Amino acid sequence: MYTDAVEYVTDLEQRVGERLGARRVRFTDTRRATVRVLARAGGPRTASELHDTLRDRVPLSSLYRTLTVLEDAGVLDRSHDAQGVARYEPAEWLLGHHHHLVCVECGAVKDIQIAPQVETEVSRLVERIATEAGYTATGHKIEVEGICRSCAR
Amino acid sequence: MYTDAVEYVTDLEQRVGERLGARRVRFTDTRRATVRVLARAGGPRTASELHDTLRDRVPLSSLYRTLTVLEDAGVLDRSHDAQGVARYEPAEWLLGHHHHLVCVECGAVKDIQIAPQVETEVSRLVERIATEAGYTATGHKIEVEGICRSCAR
DNA sequence: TTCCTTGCAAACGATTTGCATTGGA
DNA sequence: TCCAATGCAAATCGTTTGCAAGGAA
Repeated sequence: MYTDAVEYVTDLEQRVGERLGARRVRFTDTRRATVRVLARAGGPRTASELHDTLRDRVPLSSLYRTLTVLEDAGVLDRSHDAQGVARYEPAEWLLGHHHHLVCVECGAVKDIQIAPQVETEVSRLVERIATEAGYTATGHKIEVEGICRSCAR
Repeated sequence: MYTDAVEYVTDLEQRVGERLGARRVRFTDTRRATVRVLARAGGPRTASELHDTLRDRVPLSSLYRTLTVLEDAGVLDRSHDAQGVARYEPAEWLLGHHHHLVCVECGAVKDIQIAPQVETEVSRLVERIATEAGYTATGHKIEVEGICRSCAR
């Protein structure tokens, strides 16, 4: 059984729509376009990168507002790259648990999956470490650093 | 055998001094004070937090320049917190390989160690993942997220 | 009508930089 | 003496916000 990208994205949009509906947040064209671009991106994107893609359609300030609304609604996750610039991607409940592979040269970020057994072990470990430090563990992030193909040559 | 904190810090400062000397970068009072504060901090600190500590001694702009010089010299590592604000700490070759425990409520960051056997496994895994994605692995970061004691109550 | 959303411009906060001055080797 | 380091003020850059206009319910 094979789920192609388009169908996957459609399903994702539908789930986003449901969540927004439940929260009385409108799923406007701009919001939909933003989610769609991010769903296809394969890694977190900056506001400026999104602005390049959505070009004339959306002024930067509106894009920022869109991103904030979607983040507050739990639709997007925000992280920060090596330069401290915000990067957005569909939230974990939409994309599934995953991590980031970062090129230390050019900063490109790509989503990656990690073997479930290792995830399990990391979770267990993380739990213990947090407890020892007096924290209640709520999650973890693994960032793999490397040099991508184009920077390597 | 027990190495106390002061001696440890002194040793760290000495190693920093050697590195800076080799690179013809002066180890001025401000730079020394900055390294000293960070060596004792137990986690990465923002420029503003450092400025609070070094108060009158150093204007913010000079502190930023100091941080940049030390980072360029490989003495400090820079990361970014959940708000995207830069945080500095002594580089890995000074502090040893470690990770961060972050409070998702207040943003406090604390250094943590991870069991060597898990580190080994993670490194191996990371290596493989990077290779599969066409990257050359250069390192990794694990960030443990939790709620600290004071935010929990 | 009543909110929510959008655009534009101005404001913000973190960080950087130009320039004149100071300080060390 | 001479280049590096510093202080201050102004500039930058990513991001946020006030306010008036446009749209959907």
